[in-house]
Amino acid sequence: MQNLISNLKISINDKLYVKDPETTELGLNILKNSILLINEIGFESFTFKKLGERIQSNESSIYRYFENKHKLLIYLSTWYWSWVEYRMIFATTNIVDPIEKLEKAIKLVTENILDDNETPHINEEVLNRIIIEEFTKTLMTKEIDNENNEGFFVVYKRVINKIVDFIEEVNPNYPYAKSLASNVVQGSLHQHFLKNHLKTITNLSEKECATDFFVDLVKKAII
Amino acid sequence: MQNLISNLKISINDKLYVKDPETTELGLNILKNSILLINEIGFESFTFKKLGERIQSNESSIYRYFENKHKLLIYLSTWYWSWVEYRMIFATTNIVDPIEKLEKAIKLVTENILDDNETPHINEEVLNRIIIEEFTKTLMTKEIDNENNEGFFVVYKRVINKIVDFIEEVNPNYPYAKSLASNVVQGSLHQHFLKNHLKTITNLSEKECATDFFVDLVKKAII
DNA sequence: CACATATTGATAGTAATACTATTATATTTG
DNA sequence: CAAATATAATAGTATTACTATCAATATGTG
Repeated sequence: MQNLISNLKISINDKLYVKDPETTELGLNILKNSILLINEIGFESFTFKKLGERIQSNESSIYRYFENKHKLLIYLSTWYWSWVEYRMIFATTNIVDPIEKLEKAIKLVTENILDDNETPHINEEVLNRIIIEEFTKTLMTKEIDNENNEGFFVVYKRVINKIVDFIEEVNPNYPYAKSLASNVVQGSLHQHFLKNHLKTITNLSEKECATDFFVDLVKKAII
Repeated sequence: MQNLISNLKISINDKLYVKDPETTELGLNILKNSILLINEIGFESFTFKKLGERIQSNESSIYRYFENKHKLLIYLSTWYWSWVEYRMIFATTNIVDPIEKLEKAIKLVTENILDDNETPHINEEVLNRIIIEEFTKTLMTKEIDNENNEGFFVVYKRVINKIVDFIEEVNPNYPYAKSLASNVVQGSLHQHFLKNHLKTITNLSEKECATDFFVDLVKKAII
């Protein structure tokens, strides 16, 4: 598994960048440090100027890779969901029992994420934190319908539809498979957010993940 | 019910405004038109300058009511959740059967909202659209912990905790009452968002509401 | 090795945003 | 009628989100 993952080149919709950041030192540096900086100061305060200062490069050089910080965030999200998708395919392919397969898939989108050390320029643990805190902002803009048409969210939707397939394998008659799957994926991010900030409205404790809650919920809903 | 609602003065944390907008013509105008304008152009593009032009007033006058547009959005959200809370209390007080009561509460946070014509300066239908598209932005900032300490989100949490109480009345042994309740409230907003923009990952159709899905989900989870 | 090309860095400049401050004017109230 | 209050108008600042230009450097090719 280690080798397979390290050989994985995650390919991303080329409308999301001006110049492919994975092809140069500077590009990889932009990816690595944008994740760290967004995590530190939050997406609203994050600017290309600050990122330039941090990596000892220039604002104008960063603009040669990404049109704006919004596209960069969608790029990072797409990278994240591709990574999740890859791990989901890998973790479920050899499982025969549909329930076990579904459980595994839910586990993957609800568990706590640790850096896997396979991609030196992407710290998955920190990226996961960004996804928890910032991902909805990539969706909730007036541009969503155009951007959706351009395919900016296909990977995210593919992850959800994979879970839809697993749900339907367990129970083809459950009438809300899509809503349930999108609820698990998005709801899990939200439960992690709540455990970090609004602890009184979640049952998750500090280091806990959302797996138990969602596995229980999905099983009761469809079995 | 009509009369009771029209007599209701929704009172809002006074740290959210500089000067209470409900006390003057201009203030009411700011509330009314900020809702309409945010709905039209989205929260990112919304500025006090544009709002001033729309209501034939001045940017600087609006700043005398609200420190910035972020606080205004929290104000509007608080108004919304107070309105939901009020309707929830009203709709559930005389119900004896715990299951029926819970169902009623879920219905209130998942149904489609229509303007109730009781508050001339607030169009609830449009406000609900703003909550669907923009509410998470009030939470997902680097200020959340400070703002939470200042009590900016108490009403939202109270609505969720009301549902927690109803869940526990039905089944005091269900271990995830808080997560389930927050999942219903936030997840319902998200399903409405998806039916408007990412239709392929929700079962809700254009005019449908999220009630059936969530009532079914909660019942199966706890009964 | 020389030349062409691509890449990055540095600087400057623009329009818009998110405010703050000041002053003038209109309205209310005691 | 005077004083206080609310609003409008104008100007000004720092920051953001870019775009454009040009110089410096590195790389590849013939």
